[in-house]
Amino acid sequence: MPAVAEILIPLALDTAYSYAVPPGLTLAEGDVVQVPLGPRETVGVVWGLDERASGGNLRPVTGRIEVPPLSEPLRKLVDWLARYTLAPKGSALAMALRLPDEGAQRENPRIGVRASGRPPARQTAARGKVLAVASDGAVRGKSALAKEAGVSVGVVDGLIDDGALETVALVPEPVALPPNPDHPRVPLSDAQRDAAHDLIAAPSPASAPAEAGGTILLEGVTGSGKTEVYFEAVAECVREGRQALVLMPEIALTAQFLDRFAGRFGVRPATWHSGIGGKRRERIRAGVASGDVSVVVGARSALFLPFNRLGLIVVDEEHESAYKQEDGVHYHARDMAVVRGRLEGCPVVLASATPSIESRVNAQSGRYRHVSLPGRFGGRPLPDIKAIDMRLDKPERGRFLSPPMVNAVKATLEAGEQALLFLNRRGYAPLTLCRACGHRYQCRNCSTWLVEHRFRRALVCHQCGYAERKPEACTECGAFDHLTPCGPGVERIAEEAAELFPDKRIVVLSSDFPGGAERLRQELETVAAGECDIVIGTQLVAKGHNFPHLTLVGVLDADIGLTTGDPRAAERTFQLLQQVTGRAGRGERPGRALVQTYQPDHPVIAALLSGDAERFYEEEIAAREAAGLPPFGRLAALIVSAEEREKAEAHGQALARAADPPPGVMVLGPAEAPLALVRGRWRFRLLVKTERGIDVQSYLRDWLARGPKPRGNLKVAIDVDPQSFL
DNA sequence: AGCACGCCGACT
DNA sequence: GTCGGCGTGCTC
Repeated sequence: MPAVAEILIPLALDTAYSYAVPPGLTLAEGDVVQVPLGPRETVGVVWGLDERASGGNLRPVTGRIEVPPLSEPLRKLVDWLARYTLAPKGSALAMALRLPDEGAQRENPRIGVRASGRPPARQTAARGKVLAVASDGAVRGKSALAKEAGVSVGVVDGLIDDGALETVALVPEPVALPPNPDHPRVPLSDAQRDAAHDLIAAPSPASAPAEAGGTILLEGVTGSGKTEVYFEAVAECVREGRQALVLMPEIALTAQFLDRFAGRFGVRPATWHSGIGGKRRERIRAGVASGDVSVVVGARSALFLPFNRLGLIVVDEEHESAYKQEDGVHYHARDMAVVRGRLEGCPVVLASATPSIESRVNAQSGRYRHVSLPGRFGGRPLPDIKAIDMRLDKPERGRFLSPPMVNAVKATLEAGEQALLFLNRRGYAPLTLCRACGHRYQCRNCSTWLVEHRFRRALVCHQCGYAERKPEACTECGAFDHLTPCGPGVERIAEEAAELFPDKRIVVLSSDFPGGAERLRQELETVAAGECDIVIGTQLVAKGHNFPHLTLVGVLDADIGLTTGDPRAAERTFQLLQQVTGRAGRGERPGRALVQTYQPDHPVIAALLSGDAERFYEEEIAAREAAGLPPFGRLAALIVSAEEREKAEAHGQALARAADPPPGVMVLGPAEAPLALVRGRWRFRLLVKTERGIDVQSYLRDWLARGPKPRGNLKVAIDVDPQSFL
């Protein structure tokens, strides 16, 4: 009488399937197994076992797969995530499994070569050099040997074909060497030491009151040395023989950061991100599961790695929206980190110079502990921030840099320093208008204006990616020479800067950077090295990379983003401007920032200018309270197909009518009309205000079940503080 | 995820 | 008349 195993399969299935456990096979919960599913075999994970039940009429489990089993906390995380995001359990499991794509992209098959002892059939000068180097019989990498001999790899290949060199499979280099927590380092400042002590003294989960939890908000301005502080917590964790995970937004996962890690721990850490594939992926997973890898630095998917003795999770730049996964299973990695920390019984450190409102609220209410780093490391002054009131200091017609801004750039360049002009607008001009007939170029799918990209000679929709060639004459009235670009984008600012400073080196940094991500990364390095005078950049320059030669940051339109109607508009703008102005003066020389604005009295701008972040948070939290908006708690629903706008709107309204919230839940939407087409689906947003203890998920399930269901295409993304449901 | 079934448009 | 588009449903 075989036992029954409940097997969860990593497909869009919400329930585990029952299989018989064949005699002779011993299974434990968490084991990875192969099972028959319909006509084929699939992997699955043992989610439950019933030793006494009879699986007589069930199909049997095929066998166990030799990969590390999923620990209980990780299985609980999968269950939790599925329930929380309304995703099928199997889809949540898929994120924790992600087995290596069989044979897809192999790790660069490292082969070494050594002298075989046989003389080459033909001898040349280049071949002689190679054989002289190889004559010691040692095994070298192909390119290493070629380099050492001062010839090209072709010569080495030729000698392999000839038989004078033989190839040997090299043992792959380990995914990461063990970090040394006691590697010699620059001593911490007093403030840093105090903060580090605070982190390490995090109450152990057993002794912590359930309410306080083990989550700590580590706040400190750009340059205050947060990284060094949480490195101490990582070091302490490693000393105790436990593992640490450092999560970063993918864009911040730079060589610069890994070098800083190496400076503290002697070696670079194991890294995990979407670009790591094939065999390397599996080796890291195995190393993490066995405990050989003690520290992982990774993007959000690293959250689902099979750590077996996790002792710490750090979420760096916790306010970053890149932590939100918006396709497949929708989740917020910062929140899931908090959940995993709770399930693993380990502390979670959320680090940011500009925390999200929800983390601030959680710190204020005592749910998170709050550790602050006052000022910058080494007593360096924060940049002096001044406004340029654009109503008084107007640029010339058709120009966008006001006279004080031009003077400041000039002075900075004369001092041999670097200046950054920040404008969060890609392309050349955000709107194209025909001055003959008044026609404005608009996206045919969305309601947005098409942005001119002069480099590409195209008009592009920044919502859906639609692009058309920029016409020679107006497509409406046929007039030549009347199409006028309105407003600035970074390309246009670069044009203006080039006219003002013709002999200076100017670089435009945006996600449109020609040559792709790798070239962009290189360009960031050269800017950091000071090989450029004026940087013109979008929000991309506000994140990750440090530019030590930068002493002036000029914000060209601080008001962009304040009027978008997004409930997080103020928060986002403040964070962005605070980060970008904080880039100034992080090297030897002090920095300053100039902010062009039409609204110097706007709360966000005023708080930025006063350097008083506290004031911003107080005002913003109060403003949301007054508007009946939650400090956090947003739900998003993705609905319906392309040409069916009317149907989609009808669905939206039907959903709104179906709303009948229980006490403690307030539905504030569908707040917006369909926003955009995202790969053939309309994107809606719903706002839901909750009180603690209300289970929004169950409520939403009911709500959606009662309403007319949009033909199976509904997806709900949830971005609510998970602590409410723990 | 795959795979089958089924219902409407455009073709040798 | 069929070929084939993908929308829907099912897999223990």
